[in-house]
Amino acid sequence: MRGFGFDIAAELPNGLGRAGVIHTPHGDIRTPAFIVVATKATVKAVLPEQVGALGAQALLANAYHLYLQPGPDIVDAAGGLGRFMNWPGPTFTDSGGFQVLSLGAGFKKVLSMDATRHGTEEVIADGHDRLAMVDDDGVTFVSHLNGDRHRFTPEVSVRVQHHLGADIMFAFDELTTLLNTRAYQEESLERTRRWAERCLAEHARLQGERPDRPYQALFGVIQGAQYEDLRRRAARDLGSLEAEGHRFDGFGIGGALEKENLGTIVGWVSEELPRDRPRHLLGISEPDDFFAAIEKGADTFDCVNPSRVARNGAIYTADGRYNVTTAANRRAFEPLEAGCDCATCAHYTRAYLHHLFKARERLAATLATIHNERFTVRLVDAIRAAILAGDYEAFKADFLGRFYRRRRSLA
RNA sequence: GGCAGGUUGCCCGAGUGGCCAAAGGGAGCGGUCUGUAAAACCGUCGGCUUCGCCUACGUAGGUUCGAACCCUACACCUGCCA
Repeated sequence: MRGFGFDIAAELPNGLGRAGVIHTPHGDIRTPAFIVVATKATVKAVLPEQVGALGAQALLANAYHLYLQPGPDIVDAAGGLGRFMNWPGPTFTDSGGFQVLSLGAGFKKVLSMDATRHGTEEVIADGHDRLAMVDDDGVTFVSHLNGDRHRFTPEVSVRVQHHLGADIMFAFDELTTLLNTRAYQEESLERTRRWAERCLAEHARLQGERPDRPYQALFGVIQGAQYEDLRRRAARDLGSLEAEGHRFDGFGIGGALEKENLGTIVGWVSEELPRDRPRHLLGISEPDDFFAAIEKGADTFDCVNPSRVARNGAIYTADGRYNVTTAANRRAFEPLEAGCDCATCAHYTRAYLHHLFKARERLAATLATIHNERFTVRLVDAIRAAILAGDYEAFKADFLGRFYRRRRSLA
């Protein structure tokens, strides 16, 4: 069995951005890399074979969702997440930390990246009808599936993730919104730090209990919202944390990130974290965000955006994003994106996709998702290639200049 | 032939004297989506020279200060009876 490790192959002149390779028991991940999201052990609407064919190096599933359904024991008995879903490559699982927010304070609310512009009441939940409630020891969830009560603690999350058997798992953390008070951010950060310690300890214990199994890496998650001192403190704390001879194998960067200072925050964190361990930026995939984060030291990403947006008819291209559902595409007998090398663009037209979406045919989601995921994976691959080739800045200027230029020829 | 019911905006369908350019749904048109409660959600949806005006609720006429709503005739549709 191969173990876990990270090698840096090239660095940007700023000493933060880099290209490298993450080694896992199920194969290598060349970084920077976009990790395709498969929340419930499936990339919605797409076969794993197709996901592999579009160039995805690894998939990320969610511990909370798989815990509720089908249950960690089932996935374990199936031989782990990869075997269960027929994905031979590396896998990640998220801890369920995001659901503390999305089912809790962000319940039924617009959780915008630029939430500050939307006004408080839109984002802060009412409290009584939320599905998740945080306390210092953990989180009580009401299942969104059937109303059952469930309790997640750091130990439960790590245990669930050990059953799921992904190569890389994340510590259980609490997300905050940009609208929480500074005092709450500090309180939450401290809670997340203590949870990180408990995750590491439980991880060490379980690893010792089952030495026969392939090593599962555990990443600590850096919170701290938009505050420099909190972000740096969190990175230093988790970077140096040790429990029973174990330390974090890598780090997630999560939480409330305003688009405008996303790169800045990643930079603060990268400066404090050990250089020899990989950094995963959670939940990010817009083209400009990739550049901003990668040049500041982010190595991997995951995001629902390419697939979610695809299911609703939005298509990414080098010239920007457009909706295929628009009437202008009714007779557009051309690929979704000129020159795209994805399986969809090889055989299907905008007009056909337009028709499938209008007819509410499921194939629309499949074909659009294949394209958007390919677009996203290919972009990050190209960034890696540019770093390795030493022409990152030129590639960045080219790509962003074209992607964000307004183009009325876009249909 | 008789009796009863019906005819509303692109479609379905509420509305029975003023608060009705007319509920609701669908279609159409446009948009949103960043560790997935998403095959979701939002906006718009008669026309115009848009604080108002015009045209509209089968057709024609009437009652009324005022009609999609009441009356008369006609046309078409549906059910029951012969």
